[in-house]
Amino acid sequence: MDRRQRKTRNAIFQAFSALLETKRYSAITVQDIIDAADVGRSTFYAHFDTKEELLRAMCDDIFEHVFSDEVMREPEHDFSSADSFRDRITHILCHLQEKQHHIKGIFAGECGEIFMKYLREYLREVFDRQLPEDRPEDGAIPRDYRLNHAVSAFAEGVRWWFGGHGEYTPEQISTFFFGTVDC
Amino acid sequence: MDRRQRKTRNAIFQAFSALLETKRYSAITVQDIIDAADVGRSTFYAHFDTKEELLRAMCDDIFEHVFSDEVMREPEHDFSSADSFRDRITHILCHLQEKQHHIKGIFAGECGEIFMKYLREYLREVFDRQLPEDRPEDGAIPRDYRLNHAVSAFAEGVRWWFGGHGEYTPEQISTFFFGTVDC
DNA sequence: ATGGTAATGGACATTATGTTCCGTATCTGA
DNA sequence: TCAGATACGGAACATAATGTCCATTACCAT
Repeated sequence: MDRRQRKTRNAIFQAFSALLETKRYSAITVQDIIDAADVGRSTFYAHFDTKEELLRAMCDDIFEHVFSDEVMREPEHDFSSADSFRDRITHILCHLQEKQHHIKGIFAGECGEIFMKYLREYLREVFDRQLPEDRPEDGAIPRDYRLNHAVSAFAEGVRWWFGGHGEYTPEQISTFFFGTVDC
Repeated sequence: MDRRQRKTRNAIFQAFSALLETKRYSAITVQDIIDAADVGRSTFYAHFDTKEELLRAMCDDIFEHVFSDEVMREPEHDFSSADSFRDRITHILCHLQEKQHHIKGIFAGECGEIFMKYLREYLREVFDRQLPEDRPEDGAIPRDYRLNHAVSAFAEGVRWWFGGHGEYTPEQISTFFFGTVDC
């Protein structure tokens, strides 16, 4: 990737992130962004078609970092043991915490809902590997329901964490989750 | 309320609801709405300040119906017994199902996230009465975390239900939830 | 019925959007 | 080092949406 591209892309991310802490997402115009980033109008549109795509790109940037563990890529890892799954979850929480400065701005506004949607998509993959198959004692509860249940509860737990409960450590949040979830 | 007001308000709701099934929420303009509802521009703004407020009003309309049970209003009812709580939840699910035609349009678009937010607010009140106080065996898990966990899991369960799993009855969804949640 | 009240419709200025152009600055490969 | 390629900046543009204004009309209560 061209250094010039990286520079402007970064400037736009930076500006957008800063703007999100001062005003609502839908109130932010492309004009605001290019003013803050100090780039030309055409430059912005050369990088992103819309404001929504910019947000999507920022989220992807964050998730790329949070979920791109070597441990995740390697298929030989065994995620069926509860311990390694718990480690993985704690790991994700740690990475999220590292990026908290970027995330908090996103969560603050109404676009937190959009961030959550993407987060759930990524989490679903992780949880899908872990969730046990249907057992007789689960009765008629569909596996897909249980998967959705666990993913949603965890994702909203993250939002709860960032929304005024930042005093807890990733390990504690992990403990809260595994102490409450039933999967 | 003036009959004229009711009429226009209804026409706008109707038009907006219909539009939501054909295009994305953010792609819908005020112009689209007043064209479809066949009302004047100033009429729209006399009723709602923004498109967002219209959505909020529509959601409130729905929730007014879903949550306005006499059983909820009367404080003498005892929600501490698990059975009555389960009845209450099933009741809510039934009411949601009645309104499914309106809700499905909202869920379809990106404004589903906004609907979910309001839904969680209403649910939080209901769950708050039910969730037991912190018990020793819960260890250090904050009550607020458990509350958020249960509310989120249930709300997302509703979305799951409306998003392609409409074949289940309210009673079944209720069973799924109480079979999975741990509160 | 009638006067007051409030909804209505259409016109308006304002603002944001997304595109296009061209000159300039920067990068890359030979 | 040089030349071709690529990204940037700035300005101007047509288009479209926004929110406000005011005169008109329909409704409501007395």
